[in-house]
Amino acid sequence: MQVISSSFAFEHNLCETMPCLERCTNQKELKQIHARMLKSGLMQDSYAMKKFLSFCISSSTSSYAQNVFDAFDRPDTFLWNLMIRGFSSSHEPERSILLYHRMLCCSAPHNEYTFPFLLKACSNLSAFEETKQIHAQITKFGYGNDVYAVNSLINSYAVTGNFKLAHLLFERIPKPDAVSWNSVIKGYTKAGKMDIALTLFRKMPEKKNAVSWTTMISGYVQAGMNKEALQLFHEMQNSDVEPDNVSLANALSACAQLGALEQGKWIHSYVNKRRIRIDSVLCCVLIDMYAKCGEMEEALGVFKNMKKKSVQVWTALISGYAYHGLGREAIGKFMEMQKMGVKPNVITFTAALTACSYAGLVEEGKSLFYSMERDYNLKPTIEHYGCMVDLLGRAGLLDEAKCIIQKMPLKPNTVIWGALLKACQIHKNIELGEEIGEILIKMDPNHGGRYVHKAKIHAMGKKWDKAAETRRLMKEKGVAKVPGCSTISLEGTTHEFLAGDRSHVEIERIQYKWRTVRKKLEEHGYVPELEDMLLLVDDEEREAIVHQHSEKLAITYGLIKTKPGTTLRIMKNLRVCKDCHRVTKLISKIYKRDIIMRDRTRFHHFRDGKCSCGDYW
DNA sequence: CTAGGGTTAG
Repeated sequence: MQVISSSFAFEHNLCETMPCLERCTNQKELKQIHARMLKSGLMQDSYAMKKFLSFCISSSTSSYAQNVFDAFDRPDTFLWNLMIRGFSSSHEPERSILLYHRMLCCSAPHNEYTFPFLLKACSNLSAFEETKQIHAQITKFGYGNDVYAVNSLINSYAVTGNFKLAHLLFERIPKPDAVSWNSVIKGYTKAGKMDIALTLFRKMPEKKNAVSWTTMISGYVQAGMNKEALQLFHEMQNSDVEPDNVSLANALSACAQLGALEQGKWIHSYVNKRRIRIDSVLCCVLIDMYAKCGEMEEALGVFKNMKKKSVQVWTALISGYAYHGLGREAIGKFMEMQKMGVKPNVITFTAALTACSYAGLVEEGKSLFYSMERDYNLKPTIEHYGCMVDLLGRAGLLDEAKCIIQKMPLKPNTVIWGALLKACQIHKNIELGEEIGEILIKMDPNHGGRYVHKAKIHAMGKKWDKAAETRRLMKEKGVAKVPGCSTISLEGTTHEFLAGDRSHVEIERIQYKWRTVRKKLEEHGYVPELEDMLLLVDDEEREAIVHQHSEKLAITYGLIKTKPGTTLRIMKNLRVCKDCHRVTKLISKIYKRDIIMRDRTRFHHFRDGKCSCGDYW
């Protein structure tokens, strides 16, 4: 091999080759660049080598990187570290650990950089045993006082769920820095111990940085404490730390969960005003926030403005269409994404299948499901089987749904059985439903909803004794049903209503208004639909309860508080019952209101007496 | 060199 000695030629080659690497999109091009580098002697240059290897690893051609590296005679510590770092955040972090093992075998020297990279791999693998072993190595080789090594250890223990070990190490640091604090806090948030995390966060003597704030905010989001997350985000804005794209993405997740459109919009405009770069993650959460707040048009706008759309961005939009029952649009985007050369992943399939299921597109769903393994080499997961059972079950194809469960290579979970049970309820298959109800209670004895569903299916079959027995069992176990709760946002404030709750300050006015509304409904032929209220024997009692359902209170309040024609936005924690669905359709017609209701799983857009779900939910 | 981030079935 001819080595070019002139430094000019060398620089020249470097400048020519590197941009090619940046643009390189496939293995063939990569090989060409490799060949060129070999020929021009660039492989001797540590900068070029580093660039080349990093690229190979990051573009999931890591086996190629491994081969190139293996061809090296005596890699120096820098190169070993580079490889360990590269693999630590690849899709195969275990390769970092294997490399370190090889290092030990050939007694290649490590340095203080080696262990933080190695521990990054452990964190990404959530590997506790390996973390402990590396901990021993760190102590043995005398890096026990290196703040980088110790901080990495704290972090690895934190993400593997060992907050006690993380805290122990933290307390032994003479002068913990912000990274030490943030890592130990992470340990508590990861374990769901938000109170301890907050105490530590408040005690931080170091200046809190954006990571500190975001660690807490994301901890709250993961714990489902979205209100607390937004409260802290608010506090962050009053501090001297500017929120960056990661903090904003977390705050937006909280908005999405809460359906807090106004706050979400505010964050979006903040992003635009501050010219914060919308990367793939931020784009995903913006789409998700608008979709979960009922604004598909806005979601689509964000999507269209994004230049380089990752598979996750496409998936976020497809999921959005799914919640809104827009199956055709979802499939359209699924096709379009492939035309653009983006490959769907397993989550994309879950989203697309959900869309088919909610929209009743049975044939489309089936063909998507069968294409997964055949055309995309993706093995269906339990989620996909869940979608299929739901798709077939809803459509009344109970035998086919059962067949899927019998044939699938995975153990059915409560979601699978739950989907089939729901199908039994819709299509009144009492016998099968009772059987599944029993299975679900066995799998989930402390879940109140399981008893309610089983009692319901007994009642549907007029087996009152069995229904009463199930209810008695539920009482005995002391498991309660989650109470229905609806919220309506009016001018940025959220009003909450619980089923049968009389604590609202304007409850008298609401009750009065409801009586008028009800009269109007009756003039339009409304008769209370009590099918979902099978647990009570007395019709009057059933009626009284159904009329205090939280969504009715929220809508009534909305009618009082807004100008005619204003769209009402309601959110509910459970699925909407048949009677409420019917009533809402009628109200949308009689009062000429658009009503957008987000239920536990999906959206209902009511307009002029019809609902976007086509009564298929 | 170490710390914070995404889309998913009911």
